[in-house]
Amino acid sequence: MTRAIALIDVNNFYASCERVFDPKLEGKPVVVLSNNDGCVIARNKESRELGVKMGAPWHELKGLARQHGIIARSSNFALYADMSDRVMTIISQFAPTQEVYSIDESFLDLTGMPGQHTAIAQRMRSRILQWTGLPVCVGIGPTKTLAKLANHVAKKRPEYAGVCDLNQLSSSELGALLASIEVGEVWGIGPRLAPRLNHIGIHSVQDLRCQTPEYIRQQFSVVVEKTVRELNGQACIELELIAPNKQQIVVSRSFGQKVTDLDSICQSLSLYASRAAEKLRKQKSHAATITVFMRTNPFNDDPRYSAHKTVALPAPTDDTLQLVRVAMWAARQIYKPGYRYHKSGVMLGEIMPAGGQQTDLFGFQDGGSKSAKLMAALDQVNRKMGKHTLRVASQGYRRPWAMRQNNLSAGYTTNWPEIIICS
DNA sequence: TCTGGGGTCCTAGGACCC
DNA sequence: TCTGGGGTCCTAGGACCC
Repeated sequence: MTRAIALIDVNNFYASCERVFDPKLEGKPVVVLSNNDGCVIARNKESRELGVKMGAPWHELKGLARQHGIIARSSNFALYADMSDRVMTIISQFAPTQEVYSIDESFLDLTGMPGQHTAIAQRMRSRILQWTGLPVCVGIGPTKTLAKLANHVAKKRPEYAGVCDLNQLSSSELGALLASIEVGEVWGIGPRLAPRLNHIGIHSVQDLRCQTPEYIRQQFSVVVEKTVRELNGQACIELELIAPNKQQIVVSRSFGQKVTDLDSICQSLSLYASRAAEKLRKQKSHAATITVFMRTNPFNDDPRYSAHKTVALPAPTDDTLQLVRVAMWAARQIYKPGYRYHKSGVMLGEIMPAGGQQTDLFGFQDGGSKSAKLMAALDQVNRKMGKHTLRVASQGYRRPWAMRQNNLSAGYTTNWPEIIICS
């Protein structure tokens, strides 16, 4: 039996979330900005039509924005994550085998599900729209790569009414459709590979699909070879039903204003190390290394400086206090006065499951059970009372370096005082 | 003045070993 | 004349994704 993998993707996810809670945005051009309100990370249809590009710096768009009344929102990731959970839960009701691929995309295995797949997909669309207010498109194909491509078609071509099932097409119809799509649209073919493919005469998806896997492997890599096989219906990328644990955890931000003093950098790193430790505990892991970095702005004419330091921890840990202490020690090693710093960050590496690993030779219990209890209490309080209720003092209180979010929407679903109550 | 943040996989090349 | 060869591990960098 032909496999039927569906890819469900929310249209303009961040911008759509903003619109759900603020109907005034309906029909107006809307963009969502990155941290520090730096650049555009999401646009709705109206702003796309005005020529706003993904990743465009916001300050360069001020004129266009004034002229056309573009509405900008700071990114509100707590809101988007909550809306994502709701969408994913609804999708999971339609088939037992689901992979949550990203914050706004999910694969679902429809193979063998009774009924017409396009009809199932349409029911899914209307239920998600009715229950969350978010529009989605659905692509269906025998492999993940083809499902992604089908989703692209469903989004771009109105005649498909939001659902494209490649399994319903005859071989010649499929060939004609794929011949009309540029090769760069394929999942896994990015801005570097596309020109190289064009250079050897491969322009459309169909052109790539007709190559032999061996030739493509020899010219490129196994990754592109797998893409060719997937385009031919041979599954090389399996559904991942359980999200694997992260092998690396990064927390980094640009500062809201230029920072020159070590104290501010240490405060920021204390906060980031705390966040990283939380993420680590959430997946029940310990890290054996921590890397700290700081750098100046590479885009302006400021004197440049960029440094990082990796420290091997005496024993793998998930303890906030210990990670913060090491991060701040490392920061003091690499900090140089006289620079205007732009960004700092913390990375945790050599991540392994908690429990079972060796403790350091001299640490014996290394305060292990005491630390575990303290961290559990910390997480519990913050879960119940709000994110930053309990935190280490070295994060500072005033935080002039913190990111700018001048157009932040409310925590409509995640913050009690801001929750909307229908009467 | 103003240009995000967080991930994965693969490959090539060097070090080192026998 | 002729100066081994193969395996493993690690790291940096490149490519991609959202």
